[in-house]
Amino acid sequence: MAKNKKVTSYDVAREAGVSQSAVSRVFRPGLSVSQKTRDKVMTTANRMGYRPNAIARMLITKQSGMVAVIVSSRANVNYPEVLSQVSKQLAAQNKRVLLFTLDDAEGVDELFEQIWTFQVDGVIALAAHFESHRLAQFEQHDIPVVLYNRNVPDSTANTVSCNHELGIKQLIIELENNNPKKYLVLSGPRDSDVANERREIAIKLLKQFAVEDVSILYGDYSYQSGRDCLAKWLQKNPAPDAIICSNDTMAIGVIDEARENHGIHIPNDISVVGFDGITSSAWQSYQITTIKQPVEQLVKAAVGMLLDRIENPDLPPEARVLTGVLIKGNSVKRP
Amino acid sequence: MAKNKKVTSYDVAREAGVSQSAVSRVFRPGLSVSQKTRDKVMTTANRMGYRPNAIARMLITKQSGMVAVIVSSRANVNYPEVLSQVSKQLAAQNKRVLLFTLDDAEGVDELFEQIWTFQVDGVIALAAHFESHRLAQFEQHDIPVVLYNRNVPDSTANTVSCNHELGIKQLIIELENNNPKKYLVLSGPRDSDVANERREIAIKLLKQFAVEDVSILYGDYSYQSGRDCLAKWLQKNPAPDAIICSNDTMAIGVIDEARENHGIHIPNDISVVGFDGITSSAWQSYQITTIKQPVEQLVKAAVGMLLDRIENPDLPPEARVLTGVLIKGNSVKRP
DNA sequence: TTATTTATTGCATTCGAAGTCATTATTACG
DNA sequence: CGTAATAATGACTTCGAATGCAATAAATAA
Repeated sequence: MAKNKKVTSYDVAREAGVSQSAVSRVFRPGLSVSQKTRDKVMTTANRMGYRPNAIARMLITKQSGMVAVIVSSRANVNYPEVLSQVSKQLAAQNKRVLLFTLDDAEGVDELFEQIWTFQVDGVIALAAHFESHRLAQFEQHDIPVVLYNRNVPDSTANTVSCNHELGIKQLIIELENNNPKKYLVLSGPRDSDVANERREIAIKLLKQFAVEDVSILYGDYSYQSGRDCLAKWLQKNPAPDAIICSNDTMAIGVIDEARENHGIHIPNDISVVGFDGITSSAWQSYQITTIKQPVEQLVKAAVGMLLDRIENPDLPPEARVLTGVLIKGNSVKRP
Repeated sequence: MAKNKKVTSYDVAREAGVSQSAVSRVFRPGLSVSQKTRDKVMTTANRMGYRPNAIARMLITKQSGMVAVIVSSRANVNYPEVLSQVSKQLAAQNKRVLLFTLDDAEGVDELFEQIWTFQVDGVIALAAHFESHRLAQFEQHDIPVVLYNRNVPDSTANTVSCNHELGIKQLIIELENNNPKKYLVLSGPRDSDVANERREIAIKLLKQFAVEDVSILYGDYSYQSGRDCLAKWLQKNPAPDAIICSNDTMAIGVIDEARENHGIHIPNDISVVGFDGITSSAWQSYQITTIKQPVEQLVKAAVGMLLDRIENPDLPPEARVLTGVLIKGNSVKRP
């Protein structure tokens, strides 16, 4: 079998006895071509196995049809769902996802180089932290960006996020039903913006609720860190009445540690709440009271926002905040 | 501030007083350029904010530097880890991931169109099922493909997979320690190749172990299906002694259902094993005995295989099978 | 039927970098 | 110092589709 070189529009044109322009026009929607040539071209194109070369098209139209999605390692557990939603919704608009994973701060320069190089039409950043000069760079390059799950105050960024304040308030109200005395706030890592936001909100709200005794612990969002933090705390301190965890995964760790190594009953001895509403938070063994992020709507908002700005680059920045859903599990003591 | 049009190699050339070729050469590694011009070009390029346009480069070099990663909705829970590994390892070889998500059988045609169109250098399919004529298409287009986590017998595909037979054998040996009489095999969905493979292997091996009493149930890999299958079974049948689940998620569902709604103690009353070694399988509340897939090595193998074939398209097909690790949890009764 | 409008078509150019090839600048060496 | 060998450089072409514009064909009006 002969090595099959790629079939170009010229090849099809020659075979079909038309010009290259004609072929091009057939494959672009909404252009003026007679039915006759259209059929002729389509037939030969199919016979020859011709597909337009997207690369060449990108070059001339200056639209890559690709959106860079940056996923940081900080991204929380429901990111596969987010990612798959993003991909699906962009595909519906005929855009593709060019995936970039970001390990640590290092490699960011490299990453940005790649992004300029690939001429993406837009960027969606999942839980990635960028300094403001990074955002400015996007602006300079005329590439619209949407930050998913981040709420940057006094910033001109486009963001989509869950209403943390409202969510955490709802959780605290649940907890307050039992009138707990001693609170523990289990924060995510200090270098995560979301973690910091959630922690500070919790602290602020607890103050508003006139709670006196609040201690802060720092985990790294992982199951093990949930366990470790609680274990370490209990070594030197009495058990708290309520624990506010910055995410569900740590809450699960806390619950397992409490039950297994300390004979503590959840929720009778300690009430625990999480955040995110990940799948496993609803599992029988945990049934965590948490705030479920409206992933689908968040993604819809993010994608919509991005596409709008690709269409019309002059739209002003916008911060869209969606409300999460309180899931009343079984990790908070009933009054 | 003036609208910044993109800076091209010509612009830099003009500014730096050299030819466009010179600029191009500076940005390609290993080409003959004097130190003087290199510096000159680099300086002006940086000053002007020039980045080579990858699209144009792709067009002329006929290498897109992109690898299509196809993720099917069937992909199991550890796919985020897989995906992030793939992205990372490809990035190390200066390749990018173009992500495609595949919902159902429908949309496959569309998907393939896109793949030809984007001129990707190669394809990695995660847990996606393709009919053999699809694979032939890739061959025709000279695009190397690696199937991740699939083992296609009598096929000429490049595959990377975990040794299911060995793994399941190890699990059965664990279970057999207690000499169970009644086995339940909880299979994944019938339209999943992996599920079918795991189920058939389990059945075959149980026969080899001279187990007489084996029943098969069909779930869909989800937590809920694990619960539902067990519940339905127990409505009409006595509890089995051992349950072989085709993945960890269903095993978790089984355990929760057994404990919660039937007062069954795991592992004393029923031994349960899973497969995959997902993170949550190790959580205190479950501690499933399972086979942990060597994700990093699998990905390394897949990526390596793909890159080799991009380099040298004439390499013969290869099936690489890696061995999983038996995790002895606490879901199998100790003899 | 002819004049006019409108729908199709092809020619030629463009996008931006890379690579070929011939030319010129350097260096090495006798 | 002259000549051969080598390195560096620029002019020009290429990749493949899209598009402005002019030319042509078809459709409509007069």
